[in-house]
Amino acid sequence: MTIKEVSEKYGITQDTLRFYERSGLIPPVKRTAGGIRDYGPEDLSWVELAVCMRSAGLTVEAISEYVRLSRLGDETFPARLQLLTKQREALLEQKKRIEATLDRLNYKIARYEVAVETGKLTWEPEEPPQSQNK
Amino acid sequence: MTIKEVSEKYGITQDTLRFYERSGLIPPVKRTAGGIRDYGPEDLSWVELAVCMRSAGLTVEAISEYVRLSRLGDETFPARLQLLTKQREALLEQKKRIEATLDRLNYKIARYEVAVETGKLTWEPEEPPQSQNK
DNA sequence: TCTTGACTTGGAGTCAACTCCAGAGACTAT
DNA sequence: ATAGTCTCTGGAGTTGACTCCAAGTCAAGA
Repeated sequence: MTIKEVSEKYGITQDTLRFYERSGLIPPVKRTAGGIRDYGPEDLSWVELAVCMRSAGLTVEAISEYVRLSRLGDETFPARLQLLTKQREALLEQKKRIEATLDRLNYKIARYEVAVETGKLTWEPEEPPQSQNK
Repeated sequence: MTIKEVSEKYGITQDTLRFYERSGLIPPVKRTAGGIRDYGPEDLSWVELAVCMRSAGLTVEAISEYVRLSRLGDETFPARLQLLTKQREALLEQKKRIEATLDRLNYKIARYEVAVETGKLTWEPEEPPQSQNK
């Protein structure tokens, strides 16, 4: 699979794919005799992993460290486990922050829906809802 | 309230508070006769809003546009509603991406917990779980 | 009043994550 | 075999969001 096809498949640019490889976010990709990248199934699954992790906000550094450890062999299982656990923790926290912000947005949106109808905002212009859900 | 107190209260630096004000992420803060910032309750609630929205990943541009509209008066209710709705959409999508990534992390973590015990990874080294939850 | 420390501004610097570019080599259809 | 299109590399440039700095102002205690 050419870099063009891969970039289209995953919705990232060719430059980004090369950048990911240079940064160690994915291991070196197989090449043709002429030196052109030829992504195989294994390469693709690394790309897919990288795209997924990046889309959630993991840093390039964290992902490339995981890839580095993976290529080092079985002795790095504990290190990899620790890394993944830490990243999960970070994502759970980010998810909480997003949920808290969604609560506030929902509250504000509800008020503005009324405001657009009636022409005026209810209560004070700024006042958080102190949500307590979950 | 001084800028130092506010920065401690919300866990951001004084420089960031000044940057937020310069960028229009919060409206201009009240000043003392000598030109020193003196945050009142209203200022604080803007700061709180900005910190919350930023922590969820809204851009400085989006938040400052909301603040700009807010200071323009009642005719901007529809524009504000539209802006908030769009940001909510973006956050819901980001939340989904995080949840998908959490699924993968959980899958991998479970495998590594076994691997650390047994000394070997089960199944193929790379293979997504194809989660289908929710 | 003097000193010490917090606060001010405008502007420059940093960092992560791309994004773009030039010049050269590879492949494809005629 | 030549035009036209991809792809390559190394390196420079961009963007967003801070972060730091210098030089000066302000304020509270001895």
